[in-house]
Amino acid sequence: MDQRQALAAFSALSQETRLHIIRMLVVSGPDGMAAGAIAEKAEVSPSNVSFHLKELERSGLIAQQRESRSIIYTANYEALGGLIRFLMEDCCGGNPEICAPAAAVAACCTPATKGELQ
Amino acid sequence: MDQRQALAAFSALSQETRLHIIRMLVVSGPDGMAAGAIAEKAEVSPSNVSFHLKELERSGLIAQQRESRSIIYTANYEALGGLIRFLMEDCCGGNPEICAPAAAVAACCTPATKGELQ
DNA sequence: TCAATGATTCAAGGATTATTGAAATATGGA
DNA sequence: TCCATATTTCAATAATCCTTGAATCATTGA
Repeated sequence: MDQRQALAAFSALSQETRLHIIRMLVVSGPDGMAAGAIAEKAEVSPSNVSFHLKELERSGLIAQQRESRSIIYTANYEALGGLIRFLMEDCCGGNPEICAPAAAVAACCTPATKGELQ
Repeated sequence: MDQRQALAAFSALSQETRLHIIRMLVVSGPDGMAAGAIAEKAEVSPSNVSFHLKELERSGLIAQQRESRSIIYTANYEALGGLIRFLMEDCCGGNPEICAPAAAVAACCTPATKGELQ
């Protein structure tokens, strides 16, 4: 993730509806959600959700794929991880005072997955 | 860090000049930098840097303090750490696939500081 | 007090982004 | 083919953000 992508990602996440959508897609995992389902759950109009989904896709944080009549959106885990990494490394220079709280979170979610990641 | 603050922080970081400023302030540490020095190094006009500094301060990512004629700006390490934490926990639900790359960064910057943090 | 320095504020303009509803596109089934 | 469903695109408007230069404010030293 370079600065250009990071700027786009920050921009994408700086809007309430879009942050909400990202959250829903992370929770829904690899199955993702159809545009209509996202619109319904986020309580926004179809055309408005379409606008924000396009914005999120442009930033690389989500991906789409057609499934019959629906278009399924999924979170791009790699991009989200890359953004966190950018924030810690490139932006904050790996500064321990900044990264320590993040390390605490990482410590409490990664041990349980030992072996689950290749 | 709640969602409101996170949205403000993402918005603050989504602008090239401001991201540049944050980087400089993280590097400059607790000494911070005067507004004029920031403007010079970032190559923007005084009034423009003032606009972006106000925006960054509003988001809580930096703080200011007057020092004689100068106004010194410093990065708010706690807020930056809080934002990374928000991204990992609240936004991404501590999802291991997303947090793993961040954990790798954390692992390579925190051991060296053992004991340096209270 | 006066001038110089460092910085902010303000107003105007331009640029980008968000919202809305209507129209268009794509897919699948009768 | 025709219709219904799922979604996007488009145009218009509203809202927000960025930039610029002139004016203002705060501090210091002569």
